[in-house]
Amino acid sequence: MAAGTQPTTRARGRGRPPRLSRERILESALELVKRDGLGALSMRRLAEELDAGTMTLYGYFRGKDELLDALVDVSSARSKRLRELGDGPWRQQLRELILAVREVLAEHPWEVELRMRRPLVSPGAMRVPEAGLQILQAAGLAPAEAARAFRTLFLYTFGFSGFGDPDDPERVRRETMAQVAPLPADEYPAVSAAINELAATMAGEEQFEFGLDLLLDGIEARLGR
Amino acid sequence: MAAGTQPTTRARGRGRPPRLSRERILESALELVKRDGLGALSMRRLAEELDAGTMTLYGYFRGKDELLDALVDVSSARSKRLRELGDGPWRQQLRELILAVREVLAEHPWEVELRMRRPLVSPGAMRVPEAGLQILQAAGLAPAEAARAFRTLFLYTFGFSGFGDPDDPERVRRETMAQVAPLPADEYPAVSAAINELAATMAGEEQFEFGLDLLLDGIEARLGR
DNA sequence: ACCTGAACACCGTTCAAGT
DNA sequence: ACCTGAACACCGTTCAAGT
Repeated sequence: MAAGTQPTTRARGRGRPPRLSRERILESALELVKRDGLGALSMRRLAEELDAGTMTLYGYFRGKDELLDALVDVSSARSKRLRELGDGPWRQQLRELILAVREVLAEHPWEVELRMRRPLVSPGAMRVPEAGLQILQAAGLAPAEAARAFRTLFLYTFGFSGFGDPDDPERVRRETMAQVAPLPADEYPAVSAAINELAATMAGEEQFEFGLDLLLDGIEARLGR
Repeated sequence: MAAGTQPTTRARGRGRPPRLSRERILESALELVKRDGLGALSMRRLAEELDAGTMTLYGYFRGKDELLDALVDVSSARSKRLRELGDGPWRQQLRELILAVREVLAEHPWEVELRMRRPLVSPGAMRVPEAGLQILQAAGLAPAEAARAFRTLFLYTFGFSGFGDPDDPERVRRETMAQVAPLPADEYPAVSAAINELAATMAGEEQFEFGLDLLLDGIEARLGR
């Protein structure tokens, strides 16, 4: 929200008041991305949607990268407030936290690619790790282990979401089966015998929750030591 | 390797023999991507590198997407042959398999983005799941559980690799610390107290192995039931 | 103080040729 | 049979102005 070059909103002194604002631009960008995908977001098209010259945007953002960073930022900030952490058992608290993260990424799949390209560490983005660390430390893990365990959950969630096809999970499964079916059974015995089971893992929240529970099992096993 | 439109290599009948081949084009593309990154790979630049007109490439590939698919395919196929699965304990076998996958992605980070964009199910790509399923079923998991567990390992590996910065892990850690340090300690107590531990999770193979071992612990816990 | 068109250096791909 | 330039519809961004 800082940076020197953009027009001031409260125009001190006189001169025309700005027609646009970072907020209004980001609003429009968010809408555009939601409607037509990340690939459709260009400076030119965004400006057109705002009835402005392309170069006007450069008065508010240094360039497209800065705009994209800000976009991730507002999108995360606006996401449904994380449910208050109840004081249930650590496992249930952590499970709900990660499911909330997953929910956000399912709703804004474009965030995955963007955040992998340029990892975000804005204050807002740190609320989730903060909550995760608190839960894991309260459960009994040392800080270093808690940090690594949380990071693992985080990476799994992004990995899943990066492959996730929100449009049509059923299609993904059908395509997988179609591509696995012709494989020679003697070279691929396990895969051939488990086509349906394999296809079922390619999309859908059941798979996400399986992996999440597997990780929670792993953490639980370490606590028991 | 099929598809109708490209020039035949063994030019049956007469006519000029083709100057290029899918193989030679992919070779050049691989080199270009390795040298300058995925963003630098354009049809125009690739053609120039091959001393050919841009449109010549369209005689060999229907378009850029098909070229990218083929690129992932040859790159995976060429990867160091997966170590023969010894007949050690399942945990060690699976660990080595996943580490081999990670090694490939660390060497070809651009594969992560491409494979997330268009999941690949070529015969070659199925060798890894085949091995994974075999190990997990031999260890005692039912097919459905084995498939889901393998998928979890796979997704975690891609998630890690998507965030992985092969250039300079140390820089990533320093940047994380710089961005976390100014956070108010009363709002972010756990994060503030564990800055170093948190930064350590942001890059590096130790973090990858921690997560991998955590998942293996989870699997082991399920086998014990 | 704020906005913007023209221009530059790029894209992928269609079309209609050239040899 | 194989190759390719021109053209079209796009990009992000710099520069030099316009009000």
